[in-house]
Amino acid sequence: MLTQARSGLLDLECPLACDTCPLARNTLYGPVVSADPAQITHLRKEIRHVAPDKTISRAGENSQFVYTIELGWAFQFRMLSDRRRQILSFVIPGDTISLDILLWEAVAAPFSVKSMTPVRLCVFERAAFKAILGQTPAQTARVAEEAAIYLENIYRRTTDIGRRTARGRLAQLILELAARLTCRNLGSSESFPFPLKQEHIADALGLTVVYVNRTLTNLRKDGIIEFDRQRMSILNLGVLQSMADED
Amino acid sequence: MLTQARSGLLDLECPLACDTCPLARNTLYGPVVSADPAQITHLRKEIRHVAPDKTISRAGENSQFVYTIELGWAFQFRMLSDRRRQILSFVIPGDTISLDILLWEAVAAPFSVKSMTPVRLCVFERAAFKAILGQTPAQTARVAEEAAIYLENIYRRTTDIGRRTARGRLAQLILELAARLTCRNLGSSESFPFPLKQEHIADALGLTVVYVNRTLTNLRKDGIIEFDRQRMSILNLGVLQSMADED
DNA sequence: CGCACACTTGAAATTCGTCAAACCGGGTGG
DNA sequence: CCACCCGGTTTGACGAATTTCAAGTGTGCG
Repeated sequence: MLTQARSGLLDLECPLACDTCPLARNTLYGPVVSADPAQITHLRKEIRHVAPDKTISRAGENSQFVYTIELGWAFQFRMLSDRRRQILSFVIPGDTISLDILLWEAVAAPFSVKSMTPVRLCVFERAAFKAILGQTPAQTARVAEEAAIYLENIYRRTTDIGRRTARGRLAQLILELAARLTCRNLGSSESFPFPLKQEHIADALGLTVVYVNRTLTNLRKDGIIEFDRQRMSILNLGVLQSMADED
Repeated sequence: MLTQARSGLLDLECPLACDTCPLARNTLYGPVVSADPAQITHLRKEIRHVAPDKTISRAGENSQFVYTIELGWAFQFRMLSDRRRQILSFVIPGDTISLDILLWEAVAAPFSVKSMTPVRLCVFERAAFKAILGQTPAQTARVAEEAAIYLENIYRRTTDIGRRTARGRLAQLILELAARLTCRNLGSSESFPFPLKQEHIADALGLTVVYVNRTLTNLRKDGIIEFDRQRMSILNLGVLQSMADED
């Protein structure tokens, strides 16, 4: 299933039409897809394949394109001069990279974006993309809703890093991903795909890999979660939630 | 100069017209003010006075109003269940509360806003406010620019909290405020108003008051800065900048 | 088979937090 | 005018969370 994406840039299969894409109705432009799938499919310039750990866009640059992730995971991040890294958010299938893009007109991007897994991107020109987002009241509302979720997640993460212990941050992250993936029909709060290396978790939560490992190991030993590089399972949702709230 | 604002809610002076307001051209709607000051003045519903340490808007609520700060400082924040607090950004004269408001249509606010000093707010109805922001290309560009600055500051702060030491965070905060106040003609990189309590600094940077105090005291002893509750002075900008970059 | 790369574990070092007390300037009431 | 409060700042001693350094373990892949 994932294997053809792994083949890199040479995948020549017939482009997926938005009306057969199981994700399309959950994207930023879902209402337009529902009303007129062909419109989006036609607007899409191309489908781009990206290998794991490749840069999709770079801080300081000003791309004329907007991307929707159709398959795979990516992340937004900033680097400090001495290679320290802060991951600002994870990008999952159905997400648009990124909401702020709507605002950047001729503005330098405040972060870079990199793939974590093999990724398939639907590419749009920004001006055309923005044009469809205001087409109907439903579409406008959808943009507002999506933007609000994105910002709330950013603010919550900031608050977590500033004011919560390692356990609390981990719990919040796991619950955030469970919720977002559930919305996209890509998982449930019992179990969902989890391609993050512990290094990604560390860089997202403002911790070190070593400490992430210890904390994660504790959660596993306590029977709260179960995981590997493919999948995260929540064994005791109640405890995880109260940990997210209190720690 | 500041004394009439200190009088609290009873200030009955004639409402300031936008074309005589020294800040108006530096606001989000600066281009419209430049083209037609009367339009904004007329649109403004009222000028509201807020005493220090009062709630301006509350997380989870969905106000129909948008505010521009005409005088005084405020801050955006989130609270955890056990009274821990994270300040997400400081709001200075000329700022609009808040950019995200443009997106919240019927969405719950992701943070609360509180005054730090006596504050004077220009109050607008959201729908009318949004309408003027798209009037001209220059106005649209201004919104994009302002939003980009806001978001960049949010992302930088998150990165600071996650990946920088206390000294680095402090240096970044001081430089951010110096830059923003300079843009509004409210200060310079040598000296600017600084009404923050050390508790605000701590809650913004993810530190404790005690540790903020120690770090601040070090910077003062090293001759890098000088401050009290009214004013911050940068004595050695070069060192402060390299500290912001490296720590 | 063996090299990479990720994950794991241990012990020591640091940064930062907690608790507690002292200080300090400004306002208020006697 | 002075004593007393009060909120905010400052300092000290101690403790906890997290980092750093260093060395293993495991595993997929060439």
